[in-house]
Amino acid sequence: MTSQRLAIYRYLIGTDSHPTADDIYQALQKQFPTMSPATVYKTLELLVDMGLITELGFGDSANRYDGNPGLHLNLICVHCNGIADLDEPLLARLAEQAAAAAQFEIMRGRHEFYGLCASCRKELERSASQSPSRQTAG
Amino acid sequence: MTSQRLAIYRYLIGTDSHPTADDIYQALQKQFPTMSPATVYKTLELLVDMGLITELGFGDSANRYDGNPGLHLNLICVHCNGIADLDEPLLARLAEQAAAAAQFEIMRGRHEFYGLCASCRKELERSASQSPSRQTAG
DNA sequence: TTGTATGCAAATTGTTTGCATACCC
DNA sequence: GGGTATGCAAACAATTTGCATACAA
Repeated sequence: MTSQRLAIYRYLIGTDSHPTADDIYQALQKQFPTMSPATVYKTLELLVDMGLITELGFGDSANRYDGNPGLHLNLICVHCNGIADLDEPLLARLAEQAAAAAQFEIMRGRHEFYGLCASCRKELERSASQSPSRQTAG
Repeated sequence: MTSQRLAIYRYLIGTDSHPTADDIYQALQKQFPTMSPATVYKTLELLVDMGLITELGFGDSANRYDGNPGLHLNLICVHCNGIADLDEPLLARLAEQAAAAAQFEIMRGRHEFYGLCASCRKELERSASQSPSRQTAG
């Protein structure tokens, strides 16, 4: 266990921003100016394998990482790209039922809803009322 | 709407194998020998945007696509990499609760459990009993 | 001292882009 | 006939790899 690994892990559990590997790399530049991206990637893989963190993969961009390894929902805003965690008791029951129904042995899960967060929703409503693009024009 | 697009869409809704873009490209080689990977990617993006298919993104390998656009679980076997769909009524309730709890407007979701499918589980149990790696060796 | 994590840079892979031609409507 | 999807190949970006050195135990 090295100080780089510890720092990466600490950074992840200390933030709720769900950073990308590069975000982490950037953030730790001050602390470890010589640290390479490869180290970040290797460490993240290690932590995922150990079950200490969760990987949130997106097809079209960089992976993001979640310091919370437990079963929870991720609410991902398609407008601001923010990710909020939400603990939802129903998830545990969902896991039970799925395991029973399919004889599946669950090791971990990933649960994401994509949509609009509260603040983006408000923002969009506001701008929509300011410029009503195509009301049945007169 | 072109025949390539139709073929890609048809292939996706006609299979439960959750193929990668390249799988689709390979599978349609006989039908469209001149089709390029770019066409597959462009079409998949289009279909995702239209809400007709779902993208299952993985950080460490190629994205896979799901012809089933509805709310359902994906049970992903970490041993054979198989993906099974599972309709689970609880998911709808989960979505409602999450939306209410976080004032979040859900557009779509992605729900994955990682673990061992039934057949891999049996297979592993069998091989484990054949070579009991480290029983209290007495 | 011994094993292993680091850091570097190049390689790999999945995916996207720009543009001319062919095709659908 | 007009617009647009296709196909090609090059560009791109995220991630992984190999290997010598530095570090932790």
